[in-house]
Amino acid sequence: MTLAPAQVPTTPMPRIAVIDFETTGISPAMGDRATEVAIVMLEGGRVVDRFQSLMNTGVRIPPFITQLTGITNAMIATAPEAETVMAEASRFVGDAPMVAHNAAFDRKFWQAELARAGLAAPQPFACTVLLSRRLYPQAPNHKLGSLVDFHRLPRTGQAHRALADAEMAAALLGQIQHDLRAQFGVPAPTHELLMAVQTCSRHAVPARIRQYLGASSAG
DNA sequence: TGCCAGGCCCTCTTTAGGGCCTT
Repeated sequence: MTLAPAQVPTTPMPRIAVIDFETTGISPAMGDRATEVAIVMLEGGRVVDRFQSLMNTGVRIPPFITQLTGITNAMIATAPEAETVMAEASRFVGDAPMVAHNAAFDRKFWQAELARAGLAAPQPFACTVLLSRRLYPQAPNHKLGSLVDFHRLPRTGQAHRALADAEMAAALLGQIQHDLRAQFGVPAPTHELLMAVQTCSRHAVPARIRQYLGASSAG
């Protein structure tokens, strides 16, 4: 896919893993499980690798979820076991910090599915919903598809499938990083900066970025 | 079968309520 805009940062940027889950529902605590996971690996705002797999947890998919995602019980019946997929996903991500659209949701499933596989989930999560609320208050809403349209980013694949949604979230992250460079003079918007921006109030964003840049240059 | 949870954010707020966002 093409990330817009294609501006080359002045300093090398570490990897960021953008993740999206499709699931049987919204709450792992209520018994919901992942049905598909996709991860887009970014380096310097560019896609350098992708991971995608359906996964079989043995939990049936409700009809309205199949209607939403197109993922059927027949599809996951022949998919690899969830523990196998999550182990591969964990190796793929490594120690890269992570980003998701409404990260609270994907973080819950990342942690729950890795825990079932006996694996740790130490990665910090930044959230493109929180970042968009702070940076784009003029957007009509902050759904992933609406923000993609708002920024005129490319749509690739079928919405509500993991890889297509991860690609769109990655494109949105690329837009956010571009705007942080263009509007706030951040030479290389790191995951640490994203976390700093998303945890301050909307009106405190410029001051928070100045504070971060000052601390970075002093350190 | 089912519309479940939970953190965030705005306002008709702060001793609260309700909408957003994810599947």
